[in-house]
Amino acid sequence: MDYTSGEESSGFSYTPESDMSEFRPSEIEPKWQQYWEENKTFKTGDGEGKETFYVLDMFPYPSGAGLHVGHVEGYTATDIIARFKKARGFEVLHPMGWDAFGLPAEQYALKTGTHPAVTTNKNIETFTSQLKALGFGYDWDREIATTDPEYYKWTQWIFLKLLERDLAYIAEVPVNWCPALGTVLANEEVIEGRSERGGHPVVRKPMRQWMLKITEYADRLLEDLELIDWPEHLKEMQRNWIGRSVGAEVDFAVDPESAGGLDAKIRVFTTRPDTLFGATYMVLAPEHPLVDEVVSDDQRAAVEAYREAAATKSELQRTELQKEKTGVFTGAFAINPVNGERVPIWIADYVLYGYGTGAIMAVPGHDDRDWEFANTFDLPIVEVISGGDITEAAHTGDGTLVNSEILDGLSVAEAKKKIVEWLEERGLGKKTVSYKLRDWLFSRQRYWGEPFPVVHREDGAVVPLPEEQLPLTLPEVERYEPSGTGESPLATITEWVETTCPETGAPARRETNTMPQWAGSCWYYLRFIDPENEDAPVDLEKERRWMPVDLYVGGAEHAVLHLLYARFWHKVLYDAGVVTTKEPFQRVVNQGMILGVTYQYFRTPEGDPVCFRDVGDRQDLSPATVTADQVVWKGEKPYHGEYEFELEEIVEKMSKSRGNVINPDDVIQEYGADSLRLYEMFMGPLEQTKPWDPRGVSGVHRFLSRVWRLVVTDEGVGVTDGEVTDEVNRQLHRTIQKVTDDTEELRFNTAIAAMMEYVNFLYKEDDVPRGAVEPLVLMLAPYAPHTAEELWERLGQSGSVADEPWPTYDEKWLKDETYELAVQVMGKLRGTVVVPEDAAQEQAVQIARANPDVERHLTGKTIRKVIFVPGRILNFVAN
RNA sequence: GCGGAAGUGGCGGAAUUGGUAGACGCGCUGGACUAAGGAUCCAGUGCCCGUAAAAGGGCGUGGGGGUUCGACUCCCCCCUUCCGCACCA
Repeated sequence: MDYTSGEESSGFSYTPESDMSEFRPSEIEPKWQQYWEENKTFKTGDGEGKETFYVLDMFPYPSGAGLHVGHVEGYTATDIIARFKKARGFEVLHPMGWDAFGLPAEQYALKTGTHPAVTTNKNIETFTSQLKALGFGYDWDREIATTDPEYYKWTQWIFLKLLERDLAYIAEVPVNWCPALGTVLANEEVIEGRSERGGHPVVRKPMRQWMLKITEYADRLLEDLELIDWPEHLKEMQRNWIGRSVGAEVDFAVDPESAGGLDAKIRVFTTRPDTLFGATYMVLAPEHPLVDEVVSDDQRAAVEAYREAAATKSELQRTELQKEKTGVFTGAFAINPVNGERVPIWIADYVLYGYGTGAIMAVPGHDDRDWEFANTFDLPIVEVISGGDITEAAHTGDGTLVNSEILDGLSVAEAKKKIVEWLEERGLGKKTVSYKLRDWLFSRQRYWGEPFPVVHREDGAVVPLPEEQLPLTLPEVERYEPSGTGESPLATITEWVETTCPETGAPARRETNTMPQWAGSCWYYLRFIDPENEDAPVDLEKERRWMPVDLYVGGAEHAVLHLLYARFWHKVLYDAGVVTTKEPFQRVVNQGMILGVTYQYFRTPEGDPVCFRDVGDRQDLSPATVTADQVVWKGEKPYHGEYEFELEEIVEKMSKSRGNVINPDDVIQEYGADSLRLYEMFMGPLEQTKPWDPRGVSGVHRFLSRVWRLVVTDEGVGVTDGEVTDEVNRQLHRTIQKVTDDTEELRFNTAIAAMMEYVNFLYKEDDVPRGAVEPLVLMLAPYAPHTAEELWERLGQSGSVADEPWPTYDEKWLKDETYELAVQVMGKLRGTVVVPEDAAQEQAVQIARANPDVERHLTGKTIRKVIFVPGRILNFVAN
């Protein structure tokens, strides 16, 4: 790491002759990083016979942009916990690795011809040195990369398990085809009809794809959320994603007379079987296979046109047109099974083929969407639940059933139960559960991913490779372009693709799709436990010892997909006997986003600057910004250096285009890694979104300097060997308690505040004994490890502070002989008095009334009641 | 629209079971040291009234009600912001 001298930095001044007494992070940080590396300070044992703690970061994709401050936030949090737990006697597993397959390296290869592996390795190197410069205590001997054949061998092995358990299959499915990227994308990678990465248009196109039956695990993924300690919003997002809803499937017979004698049934899914008597028409999704069969000759042309239009509509267009309901009558009718009514069959794209049965019964009186549709096309609306005005809007709430023969008079809940029984008795329908969750589209038409360990025989059979043939490695290719037909670049490597069946020896072709990036991250937490194992993804005994992950910290962007996919794989591995735990991540915490700050003014079309305060109603101005380093502060207000007017502070997501990105390397260079770590933890609660205050780092840097000078003076070590006074002990032990509890609960900001208070207190003391400072250094060690190590050494201690036990507090110092009691009159604070620790009400009242401020408010009043909460409050109720 | 989280000084935030609102830090003001201070140390800093200065007093945790001796905290209604989902039958 390249540190500059302090010449033009404000953090610390540099004198050419090394002055041993100055706090100089640029010198001590590399020193201790080297020490930890050489001494393998953070090497993790196998955990046998010790209480284990597994703390995990969401491993990064090693992008070319390097580490950003968001990474630093989460990684610092886990590093503090790892060091803290180690000091508390746990065997701690705190590993790091690389989610290294992925599109950017492949895109770069397309442009430059550089092999993705080369780019990836280069980026990994950069990330590694950045992480080391931050002083994170990882066990680097366990480093893994998903792109390493020794790693993806086991990713492929797990895929074979999925195949074996009939959880992987090939289907011809309409996929999100992105012409610009030359690949299909998962639903989750498509945002409003455009690719998540790059924002390219996406169209629907049927292709042969690998799918994983995650839907088979839907109920368990839902239920087992109860077993884990995750933030509620995260669980809720997973629940919504799974989208379980209970309802009924009901068969409507097609009226043969209306459909050329066709004898068919249309099965619908509904969560409101109670409204069956109010079903006045049906709707099929445009893609529904029965459409072709039921459509009447005179409607055929219109239906075909509508289907065509729906098929070529991108998702974006479909959502854009949401407001207006569209559809076409098929010419056919169906029979409502409960009352024999003939109802028209329509097609409309507001019914999704992929959800439920792809067909609905429409109850316009009691469903908003059906109501809108019925109004647009003048279809009848019947009230079957009283309590609303169906001429105005659909009544979707509770009420009493009407116009429903056998259900009349019942409540919604009662009617649901009764009608389902009625349908089941007659074989017309049954209770059903439906999910929003779909099977997981698991193949990508890319080069830089795990190859599927299967071959396709000419007779159509899909044959898995035997375990001994793993890993199936990626071949070298000349070009990284997709083949154009939607196949991956692998399809062009004939000598790789053409192979033989491992079972019969017959000619066969390899699968040319590769796995999505999610695959490698679905199980990496297991490999960290046993990274060298050649016989299994993880040793069962070791897995039992370490799993589940005790604390998993990462960004909220993985709230659904990564965490859901990993949970799914883990459950499959559990069923296969590969792991002993039902859930992989006992506790998950999302670190909040760190926002950037810019300062805004405006410009006229001619380019003249305008202060934000003078904008008024003007519409012709365009915003312009400057970054923090160009701002001149006049008191509390930011001013433009050149134009000399006030600027408006804008807080938003960091992005290159806004120029508000804070680069961790720059902060390290100016203040050191410890200050960066400490600042990010001090900004606010870990999970909260918070803005980066460019001036904030100096505050924590000042604090570290103050700690430094407590120990290091021009004359050498500044601490005395004297006795620790009672008062200092009380402050010290209170601080230990606070820092211990807060660190345990991830309340790093208040833990740091407590240490600051303690340091402020010590500064007021005439001399500072060693016994008052050494525990402070130990508490500081997880937060600012380099500074702590150096101070520990200068205090004359040997070895690493990381190997020292955490300080403990003694209850006896937490209590004083007296305390300050707040005294209220009628609930208003009128003064505080000092009372003995064990003062009873009588004594407290006596002392309080001796206080003139209190007594003044009591004169002329009768005390009606006295409320005394020892240690807390004394309140006189008087009038 | 549905779901989740959150609204506290000039700013980031603290107050863990209802008990002294504003810890700690930034910023700001004043002082000390100094050749100098953008270093360091010390003190002050919610708002309003009041005073020469004090002493005092009032108001105050998005808004409005309520429960309580006492509410940032609990209950009801409303407003705002952020995040996620979004024709899921």
